[in-house]
Amino acid sequence: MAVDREHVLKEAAALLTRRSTASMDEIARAAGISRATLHRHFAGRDALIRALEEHGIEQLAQAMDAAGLDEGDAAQALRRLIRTTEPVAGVLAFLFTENQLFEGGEINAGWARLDARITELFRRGQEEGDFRIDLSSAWLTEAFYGLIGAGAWAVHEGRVARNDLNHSIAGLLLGGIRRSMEK
Amino acid sequence: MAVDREHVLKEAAALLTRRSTASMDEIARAAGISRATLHRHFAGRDALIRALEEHGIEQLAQAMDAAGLDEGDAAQALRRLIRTTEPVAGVLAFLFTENQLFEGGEINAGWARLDARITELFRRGQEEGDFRIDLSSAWLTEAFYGLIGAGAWAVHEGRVARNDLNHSIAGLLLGGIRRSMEK
Amino acid sequence: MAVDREHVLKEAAALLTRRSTASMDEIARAAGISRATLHRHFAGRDALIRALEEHGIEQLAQAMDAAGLDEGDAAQALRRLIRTTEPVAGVLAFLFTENQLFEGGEINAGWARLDARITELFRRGQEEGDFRIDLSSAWLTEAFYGLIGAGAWAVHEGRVARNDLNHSIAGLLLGGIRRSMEK
Amino acid sequence: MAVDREHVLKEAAALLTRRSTASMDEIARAAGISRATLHRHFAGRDALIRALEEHGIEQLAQAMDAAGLDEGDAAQALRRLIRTTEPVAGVLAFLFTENQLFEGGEINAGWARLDARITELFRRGQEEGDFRIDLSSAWLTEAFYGLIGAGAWAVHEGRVARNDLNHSIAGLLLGGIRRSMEK
DNA sequence: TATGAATGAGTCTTCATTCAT
DNA sequence: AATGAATGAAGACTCATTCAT
Repeated sequence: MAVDREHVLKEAAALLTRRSTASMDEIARAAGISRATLHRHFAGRDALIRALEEHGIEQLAQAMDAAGLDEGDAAQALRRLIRTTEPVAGVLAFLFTENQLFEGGEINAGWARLDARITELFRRGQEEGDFRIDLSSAWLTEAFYGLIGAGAWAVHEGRVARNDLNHSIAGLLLGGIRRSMEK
Repeated sequence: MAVDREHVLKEAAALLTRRSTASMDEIARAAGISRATLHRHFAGRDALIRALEEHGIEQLAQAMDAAGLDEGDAAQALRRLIRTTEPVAGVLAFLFTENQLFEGGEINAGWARLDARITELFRRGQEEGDFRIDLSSAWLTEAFYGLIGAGAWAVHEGRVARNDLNHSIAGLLLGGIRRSMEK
Repeated sequence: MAVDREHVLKEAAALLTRRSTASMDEIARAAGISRATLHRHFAGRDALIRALEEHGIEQLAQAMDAAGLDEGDAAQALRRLIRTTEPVAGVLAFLFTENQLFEGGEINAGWARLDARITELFRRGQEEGDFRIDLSSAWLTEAFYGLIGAGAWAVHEGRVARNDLNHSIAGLLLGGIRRSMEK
Repeated sequence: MAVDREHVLKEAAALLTRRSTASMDEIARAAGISRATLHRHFAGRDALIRALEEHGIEQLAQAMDAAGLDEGDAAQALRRLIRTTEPVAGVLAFLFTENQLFEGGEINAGWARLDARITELFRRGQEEGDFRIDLSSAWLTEAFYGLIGAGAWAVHEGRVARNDLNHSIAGLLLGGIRRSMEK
């Protein structure tokens, strides 16, 4: 019964998304293996988190690829990005919280590349005249993550229907709250 | 040298905002007292977190009071709320993360009252025709928290200037990213 | 080097009999294992005491079985009981002291069953005309424990020779201090 | 409101008799004073226990004086001793348990003097031909304490009526369990 | 390779005791 | 003299990690 890393990672992500403080023991049990075996797969807790991070980065990268950020107008690309990113939202939220902890520790460079791609999308929208330019693309990127996280949480808490999520996030992010004539 | 609860709470909030896993020892040292004394003030770690929660709730309530949510048009009230809430953002972010942990435990009822006030503001805006009605006020409330948190983090990370924060949040929340005629 | 519960229990009993306040650390060292391992075997100090109690109950039950309480005349059965109980006396004394502490907590039902067996022995002796009937069997049971405990202590303190113990307890319990004709 | 030592000692004895592990805080509260004040009266926990010991010794000595151990025949003197000792039984039981803890520590010499008086009583009974001589007076002394303790406990647990106690102890101690002609 | 068993390190908590008012 | 406040020392407990089978 070869228990592959992939399986363990998936279970770990699912568990940690719910209980960010889950112990190695809980994680091992969730993955159906013993603590010792978990340690054979991942040198330690840190290593596991790092692996999860790599995994999350990869998933987010795939979501971006799937969204086709460079195609069509920026607003449409953003909508697609929101849709493809949604499934990863939980893990992302966990990893962000976790990253806060590595106070001094340098953050995985992978994030920077992903951030850059999103930032680039916002910049393109600004250059093409679709997006306002008084909000920095760096802030928009941060806000994007914030709303994705808030959305995942709202669904989890039953405050927003899963089917409404894309519209809720995209609608707010693109158009804001205020009612306006042309929309 | 009477060290009052207030002081300890403030220091604890400041520290936990940065390192959410800070030990009781670290907290005690940050407050300039011994571990034992910290335990004299707060029966245990849980009690401390609870107290912090009460404090956070109170601070947020004061922020709302100061904002005068019922006065003027809803958009202006929201702007004021963002401004008065900003100083509390860090603690709020910590408490939200922490609340996720109390899986089964019921959440302090105080939050519900505060949520209701914010939700009410959004509803008023919708009723007065200022805010769009295709986004539920519950979601808007959640999004509000998400952006406040994202903003605090962005400032902390140096991606947004503290002085730009209010405009960044309010601008995005009210108007969205998309450029439009009347703005 | 599998250290089984049995071994740990035996060492714990031996130590606690001497120093009823021994710390988990001392107990662990006495058993030749680390504190953490001790905690792996017994969830906590309470659990350890409970296990010790079960063990003590079992030992006393075996002592009773070995004594054959129902056979022969009651006085002889009592003599046998004293002899077979003696080795357990130390642990019993410790557990009694400990039980006093569980003020509110209900006492392990096992004791009641054992008490009943001893009480029954005294009652039999009374019914068969061997034991006096002006002393309740409940009191005789209590007195039995008291003398067993006093005996263990007297030996421990060097006031009574181990070889004299059975005679000392049985002689006193059965015949009392006063010299009498027929004895 | 001059809180005298006497009062504190009495309360401490009463409390410790019930909960032998009561903390200084509990003791202080039982005596109606603050922990700090308790420490002003007794240098520390040890000092308090020592004082309690002195007090217990004194009480037992008075009980012996009141019993008039040298008067009349030994059996009658013993009956009187049991009666006068009974009120002190609880504290004595506590102090014995406590003494077990001072493993190496030398035991208060006062006890020795009291033990000697009791032992002397038994010896007198043996010399006068009233008490059997096959049980050492040292053991009888120990047994006396054991039965006094068992009696206090039996009353506390509701297994023996307070009014029956003297008869129960004296009857068993003097005559034993076995029915005999001349009694 | 997989795991039950064992453990070192670190955290929380309590208690007796001291200090400053 | 009395006490609220503060603390050092010590114990219980948990967890990530290693070892031996």
